[in-house]
Amino acid sequence: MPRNLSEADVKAFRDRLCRAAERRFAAHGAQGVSMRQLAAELGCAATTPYRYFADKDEILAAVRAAAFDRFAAALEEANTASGDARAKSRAVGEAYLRFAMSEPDAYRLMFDMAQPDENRFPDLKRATARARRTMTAYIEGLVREGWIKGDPKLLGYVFWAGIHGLVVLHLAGKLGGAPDFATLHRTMMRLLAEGTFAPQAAPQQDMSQQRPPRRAAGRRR
Amino acid sequence: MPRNLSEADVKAFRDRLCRAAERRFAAHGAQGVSMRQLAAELGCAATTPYRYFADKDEILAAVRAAAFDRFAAALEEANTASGDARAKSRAVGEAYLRFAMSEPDAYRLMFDMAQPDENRFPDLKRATARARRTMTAYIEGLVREGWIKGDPKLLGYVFWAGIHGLVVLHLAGKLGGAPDFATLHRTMMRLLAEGTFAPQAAPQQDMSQQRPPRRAAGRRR
DNA sequence: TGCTTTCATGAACGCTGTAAATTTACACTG
DNA sequence: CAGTGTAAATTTACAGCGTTCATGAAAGCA
Repeated sequence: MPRNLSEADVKAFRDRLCRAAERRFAAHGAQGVSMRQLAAELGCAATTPYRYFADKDEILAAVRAAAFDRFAAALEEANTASGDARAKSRAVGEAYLRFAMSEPDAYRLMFDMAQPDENRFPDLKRATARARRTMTAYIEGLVREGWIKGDPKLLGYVFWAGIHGLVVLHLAGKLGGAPDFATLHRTMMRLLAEGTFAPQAAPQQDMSQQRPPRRAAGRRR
Repeated sequence: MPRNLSEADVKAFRDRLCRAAERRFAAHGAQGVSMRQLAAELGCAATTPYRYFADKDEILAAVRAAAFDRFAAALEEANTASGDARAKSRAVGEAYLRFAMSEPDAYRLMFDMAQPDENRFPDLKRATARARRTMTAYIEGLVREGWIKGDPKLLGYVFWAGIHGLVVLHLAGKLGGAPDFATLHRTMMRLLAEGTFAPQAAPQQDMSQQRPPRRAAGRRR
C-alpha cells in the first residue's frame, strides 16, 4: 500500500493554500493571481493544488467561504453586545463597517462578485447563508422592541442594501470623499430608521398628484 | 503619400468594434472575451484593433464611456418630464431602474467595476461626471421645493447609494426575490424621503443611552 | 513607373489554466 | 530487507490569452 494522505494532511494543505490565495487575491485581485505563482509560494509544482481543488474557481470559493465565516463570526460576536436591540444593532452595524473597511478585499470577494453557479460549492452556500442570517437577525430585534416599524424581512433587505450601497461606492472610490463616510452612514441609518415611522402611503393610488410640499413638522422627541 | 485613414474611418472602425465588444462583454463578461474572438467577428486580424486602441483596457473604457453616456441621456431625458420636482424625480428614478434592469451588463460595466486608473481615459471620466451630475441634480430640485429636507449633496449620495445597493444586490441574485424588487425600491425611497423630516439627532451625544422605544406617532398628512 | 509611407497581417513571446504522462516515494508483503 | 504496487508529486504538453514586431500589401505623389 502506498502512502495515503490523512484527512488532516489534506486540510492542512488546503488551509495553507487558502491563506496564500487570500493574501494574493487581496493584493492583485482574484484574477491577477496565477496558479503558478501560488504554487511557487507554497513551494510545490503548479499542478499540485489540483489534487486538493478541482480548479481555480474552487479555490476562490473556499477563500470566499472563509471570508463569509469570518464576517459572520464578527457580526455574531457583536450581536452579543449588552443592552437593548438598539445597542446590539449599533454594535452589529459597526462590526459590519469595521470588517468592510479593514478587509475591503474580503468584502469585495464576498459581495462584489457574482461567482457563477455558486451552487457548485456547498460550503460557500452555507457560509453565505450564515452571514445573511446574522445580518438580518438584528433587524427583528429592532422591530420587536419598537425602534423601527414594519416588516422585518423587508426592512432587513432595505437596511442591508443601504449599507452595502454606501460601502461598495466607497470602496470603488465613487464617493470622492466629499461627505465623509461616517456622516453618510449615520445619515443613511437615521433616515431609514426614522422613515419607518412615517405613515404608510395608500398603496398604488395616484401619489403623483399635486399635493402641497411639506416643510418639516417635527414629530416628537 | 500613402493612403491615410480619415478621421471618419477611424471613428467607424472604433464604433464597429465597440458595438461588437459591448455585446460580447454583456454576454460573457469583459474578461471572457478575447481579442481574437473580437477580431474574428470584425473579420480582421487579431492585432488590427491595436492600431485603433492602445490595449484591451482602452476598449473597455470606451464601452463603459458609451454606457455612461446612454445612461446619462436616459436620465436627462427623464428629467425633462413635466410636473414638479417630485414628478421629475419619479421619472428619473424610474429611468435609472429601467436602465439597470434592461441593460444589467451595461450597469455592471458602469458601477460594478473598479477599473484601475480611470484617469487614463478622459472620455470615460467625462461620461462618468455627466452621469453623476444628472443623477444628483434632481435631488436639489426636491430639496428646493421642500419634498425632502437637508443637504442636497449629502442626500444625493445617500439616495444614490440606497438605489445602487438594491440594484447590485438584485443583479447579483442576492435578494432571492423574497420581497419583489418594486416593493424594496418603493420602501427604500419612502423611508429615505420621510426620514429627512425627522428631527436631527443632537450630534454625537450619548444616543445609545436608554431611551424608551417609541411606537409610531403619525406625523401628519 | 517607381518611391514612400501607412495600414494590415502573420509569426512569435511569455503568459495563463489545466489534462495527461511520467517520475518519486512510501507502506506493505514475501 | 528487497521488492512491489500505488498514491502523490512533478514534468511535459496543449490550447488559448494579450501584445510586440518584422514583413508584406496597397495607395498617393513624383
